[in-house]
Amino acid sequence: MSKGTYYVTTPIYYPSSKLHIGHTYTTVAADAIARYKRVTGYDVMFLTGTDEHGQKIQNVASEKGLHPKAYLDGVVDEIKQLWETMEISYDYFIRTTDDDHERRVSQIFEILQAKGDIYKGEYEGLYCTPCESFWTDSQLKDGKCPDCGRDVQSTKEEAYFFKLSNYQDKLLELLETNPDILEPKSRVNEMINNFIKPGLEDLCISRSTFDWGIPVPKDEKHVIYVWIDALSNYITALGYPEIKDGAFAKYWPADVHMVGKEIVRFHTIIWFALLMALDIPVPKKVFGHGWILLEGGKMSKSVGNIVDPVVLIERYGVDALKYFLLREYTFGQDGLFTNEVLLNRINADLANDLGNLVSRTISMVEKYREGIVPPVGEPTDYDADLKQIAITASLLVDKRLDDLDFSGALEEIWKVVRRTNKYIDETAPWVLAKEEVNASKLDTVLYTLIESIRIISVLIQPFLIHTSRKIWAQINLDDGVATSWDTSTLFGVYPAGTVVKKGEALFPRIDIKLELEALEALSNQQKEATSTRVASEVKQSSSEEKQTEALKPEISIDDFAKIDLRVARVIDCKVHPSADKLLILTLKVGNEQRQVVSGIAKHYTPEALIGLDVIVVANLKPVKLRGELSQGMILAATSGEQLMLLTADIEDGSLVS
RNA sequence: CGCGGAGUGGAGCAGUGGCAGCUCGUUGGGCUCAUAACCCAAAGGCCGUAGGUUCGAAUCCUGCCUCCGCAACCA
Repeated sequence: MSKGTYYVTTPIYYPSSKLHIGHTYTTVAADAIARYKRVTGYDVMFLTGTDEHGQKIQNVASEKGLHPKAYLDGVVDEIKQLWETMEISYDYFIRTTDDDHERRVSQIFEILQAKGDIYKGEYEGLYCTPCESFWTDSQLKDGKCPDCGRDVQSTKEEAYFFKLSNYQDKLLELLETNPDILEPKSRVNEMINNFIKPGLEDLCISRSTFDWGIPVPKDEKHVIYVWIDALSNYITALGYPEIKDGAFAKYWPADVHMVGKEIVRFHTIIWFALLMALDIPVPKKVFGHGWILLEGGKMSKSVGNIVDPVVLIERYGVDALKYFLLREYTFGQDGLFTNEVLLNRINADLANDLGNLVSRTISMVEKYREGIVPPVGEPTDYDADLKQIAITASLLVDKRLDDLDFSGALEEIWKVVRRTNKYIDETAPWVLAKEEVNASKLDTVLYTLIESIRIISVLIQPFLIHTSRKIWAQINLDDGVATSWDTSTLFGVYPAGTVVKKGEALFPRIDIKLELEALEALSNQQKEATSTRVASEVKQSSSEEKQTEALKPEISIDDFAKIDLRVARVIDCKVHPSADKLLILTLKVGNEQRQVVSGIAKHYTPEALIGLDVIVVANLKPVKLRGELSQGMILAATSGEQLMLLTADIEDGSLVS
């Protein structure tokens, strides 16, 4: 008696380094909705996996002296282990190196080719031969390869392109007529105004500079690049295009692709266009959730401020982490992560409200009724209100989850938790226990409490399955009839006469002060162990040593002699009319004047510069920066956010060596 | 005029037309079943700003200010 199907996906993660809490966030959310749909009677397909091709994987593996596949097998095991620890209930884990996937991707490529949506053209870019990498202008560092610092060459290579531009109008129409397809809504505007309306360019979908990928059919010196390889996992996992009448027919189109906001663009524009080209329906919804931010910046692999989910689980348990992630943040928006926020949330909601409620209730049943839950007796003045709130909660949860409002759903459940705590104070069972005449009322109170806890345990099972089971063990319920979702709207399901037994605290209360200190110590240890560079804007850390930048490759005196350094006097300076980081300086170098553009607007005002004698690289090839000519470069020392120009109190035009 | 997001009590946030709400924190009180937990009460906000629409605006419209992403950009 299924209500229908429900297909939910996470992105497939790129295992070039450890997963961080952001990946966990997406996956936990997807798991919650999958579990919820299952308990409410849907036939659910929940897909996650890994995106395993590409240059970077090849590099990381070879650094470790491993074949990519050998490296990947290890990392994927770790990821699966993490999901198992977190009780992530995925139905299928796809790897883009799976034979099935690789074969199906080739087939998809051929379908698109046959339809005329793929053509062979030339890809133009800046190429670094030793690194075998293409870079765009903006990726270059000082005009050199950002990885190795060597020269790059402008190179053309043969490549395959997807006619993305053909789908511009259809995409625009789709988003304008079905704004619900992408949430939060603000993203719809962003996609339309930022990307679609300015015009879509055809997409390069192959590479020939590395070979760790799926070969292009009948042209094996090219491999299929990430777009088709990775995005199509959502349908190859269902058998497409080989088996169209099986899982694919059953589950596609997906009900929701859960993605981080940074990849919304790929999932709406590129993915939708590919699906249109294949003549299959687009998913019903893409939800771009916000980021969990750390103080001072976004969470990313490159910044080095990864919060390790494994550590958090070890210390506080899986359910505490899951609860925190889902409850603390509004799903579509960014939120701030700090240890203190985490610990407060765990203590307040889990230890104090829920854990303590279960603990105090079972204690009373043991103390007053030898552990046997009595049948309902004489009513009290407070039963009706609690009952009403408890049995209607699931409706409110349903409503919130329809909008993927996890935080709101948990809040509805916690209203029941708090109401139940209040009921204890109202009825004061310890007073009733003193007078034998109140025995019947006390029975009612105890039963009502246990039954409310049962309902709560049923409601939290999509989110905190572990805690549900722990509660069921303590109130002695077999996972079955009295724990099904439907019974959350019924009061009186719990069988009277059952013996309950107090167990360990569900969530031990954390001493926040001590724990914060412990976490800080731990984080310092990790920093030292990995010798990551210290975040640049550390203010208070005179004691903390900063990591010095690594030295560049050695050069000869002849190399150095090629650089013509001169003292120059700043005789005029103004802000760049169309760039907020740039200043335009007019310099006097001996009897010559020249204009130099410099990216120091954040550190110096134009007035402060006029009259200074700075050092300029005088024989640097002139370029235009945002429309202004720059004939040289002035020298400055930087440390983190600090920047100071080098000056010399000597006549302009003087040679520096 | 590049695109987008945000500005709500001490902190973090919810709230898209109808008396301004939640959690934490603070202050006072209650209770002793419980994980020093729980319950009650109070203080604390001209909802960034100026105008407009409306019977009615935190919510819709316009201008402005501030902050943050993305893009651009640091020769």
